[in-house]
Amino acid sequence: MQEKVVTRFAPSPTGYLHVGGARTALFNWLWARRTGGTFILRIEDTDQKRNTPTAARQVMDDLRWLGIQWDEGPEAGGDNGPYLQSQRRDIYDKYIKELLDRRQAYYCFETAEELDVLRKQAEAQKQGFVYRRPAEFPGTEDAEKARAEGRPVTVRFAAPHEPVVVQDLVRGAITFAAGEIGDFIIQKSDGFPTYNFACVVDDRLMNVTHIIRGQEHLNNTPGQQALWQALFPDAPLPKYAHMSVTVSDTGGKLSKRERPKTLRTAIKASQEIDLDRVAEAGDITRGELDSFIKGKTTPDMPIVDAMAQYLGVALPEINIVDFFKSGYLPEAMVNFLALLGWNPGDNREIMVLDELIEAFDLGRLTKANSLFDRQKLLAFNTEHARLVPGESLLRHFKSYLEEVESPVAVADDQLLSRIVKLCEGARTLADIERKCRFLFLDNDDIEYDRKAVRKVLFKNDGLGVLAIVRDKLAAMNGLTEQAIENMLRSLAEEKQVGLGKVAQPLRVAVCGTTISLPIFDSVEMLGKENVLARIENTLREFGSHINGEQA
RNA sequence: GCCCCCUUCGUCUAGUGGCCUAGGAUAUCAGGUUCUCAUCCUGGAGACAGGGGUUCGACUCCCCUAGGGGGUACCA
Repeated sequence: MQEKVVTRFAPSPTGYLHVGGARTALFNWLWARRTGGTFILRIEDTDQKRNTPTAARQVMDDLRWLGIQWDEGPEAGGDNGPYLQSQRRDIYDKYIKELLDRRQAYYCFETAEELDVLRKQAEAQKQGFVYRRPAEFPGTEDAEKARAEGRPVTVRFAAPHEPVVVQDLVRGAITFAAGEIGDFIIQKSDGFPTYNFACVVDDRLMNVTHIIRGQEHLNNTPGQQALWQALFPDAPLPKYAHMSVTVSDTGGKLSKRERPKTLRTAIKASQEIDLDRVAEAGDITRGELDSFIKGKTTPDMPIVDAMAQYLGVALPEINIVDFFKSGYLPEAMVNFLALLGWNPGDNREIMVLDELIEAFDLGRLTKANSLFDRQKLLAFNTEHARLVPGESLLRHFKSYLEEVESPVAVADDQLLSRIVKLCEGARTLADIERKCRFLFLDNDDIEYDRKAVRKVLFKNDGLGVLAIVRDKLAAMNGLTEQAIENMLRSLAEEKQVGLGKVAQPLRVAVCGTTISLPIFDSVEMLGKENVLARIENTLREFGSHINGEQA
């Protein structure tokens, strides 16, 4: 009988979930769903220095936003827990001891600096560095003694001296020559296991059948495979699938460092900014900011975000939550991510979750790295915004409004639903928000876009037209969308101009910009009183400038 | 330096030796629809990294070169 498929996503909780991690999670999840198997979330928090307390929580939120549910893991439970590696220390210790007893592992006491010297020597001789195994393995007493002397004590795996062949589902058989796998460390001097050890133990104990991960792990695989065989000689090896890597369209590897980098460049590029205010916006000291600008340190993401927002600098989206904040739909993200390094084999591209699950196949992963193309993501988002059911779009829009703290968030469902319908064809939720925001501002808070004012109000007698429109609106008693359209169209006809010539001045008067919902609906929703007040404000604000501008 | 992986339009990709006059999507360009922003419609241009083999025949198989990526940690 075919064994049940078990896959896992094993992030280290060092920050937000980024697109690369999300894609790995997605592929593992899709394969589990496709085969009716189990998808596990395991948190690899074995590095005391790098873990941040909120990261695991954030990663889980982001996975949920994408619609990726784990069957076993934190908050979901399961028979093979705990799912935090920091809580599995006794398990790892037991296997380390086993290996030590069987002389398949041994203690060593070099400091990091000493190892560094050895590495440099190897490179100078144009050799790859391999740790030289001692003829005699130190005993437990030696370890105790070294510890007492203050030397670091680590444990290394005595890797077999033979070629290792990794069977990869994407790349076929990959041979590593004998001696290529060094005796890597499996237990650090702080007593925690290393990644290469913990993941092997856990994959076995959690019955993982398929390891789907980025190709940056390909070189770890022979070591892990050898370790598996030493630890669990009777268990069949898991199947490996090493996916291509996703690289950035802004050049180089797609990395979370891109955001701080973009911010730093922006700060350096602009001369006249008040650095003290910038530091204040990020709630850091001036010294910390200077250190960041010099490239010495990198503040946490929320600080970077806050400073970027203060400066009005758009940072490239890297983390899943960035895309949420930019108004992308999870349906589009998942669809787009799935197509980075995989395709269904026919010409389909726009697919919903069920279609992805039905079509997904590990045999169709592509080998070459792919570039993360935001333009294409945008096209996917536009497509999905049209495709998702109305209620879903409304739900997405509401959580987006909350996330970005938009003034639009106060609107009720009925109003929002009408707005969303009027925005068919919008590319992102941010576009929808931008088009309807003016409805939720006070009449006196409208900010006028300078270009719009110049182009629409100061040219073609825009202000004059606006005054006529005001009078016509004032004379109407029912301000329905239809009545407004009729009025504007007949005015345009009367004046022998296009509808735009009469509609645009009105739009700028009520919105401050040339971008909004359809103008007829806008006026109806705002109501006569507000519209007239805004027109008056506009005429008052710009009426006196008219001669100066035309001169 | 050493090890591993990869290479089709700008980008994501289809292609498993003859179906390829290399298909789709996106981006781009031209035109059209439209009250703004978008959307939408029609059409165009655009790729097998280079060199050797193997074969009647190579985008497809092999070798070399070049280029790209990854690893080389008491990170994962």
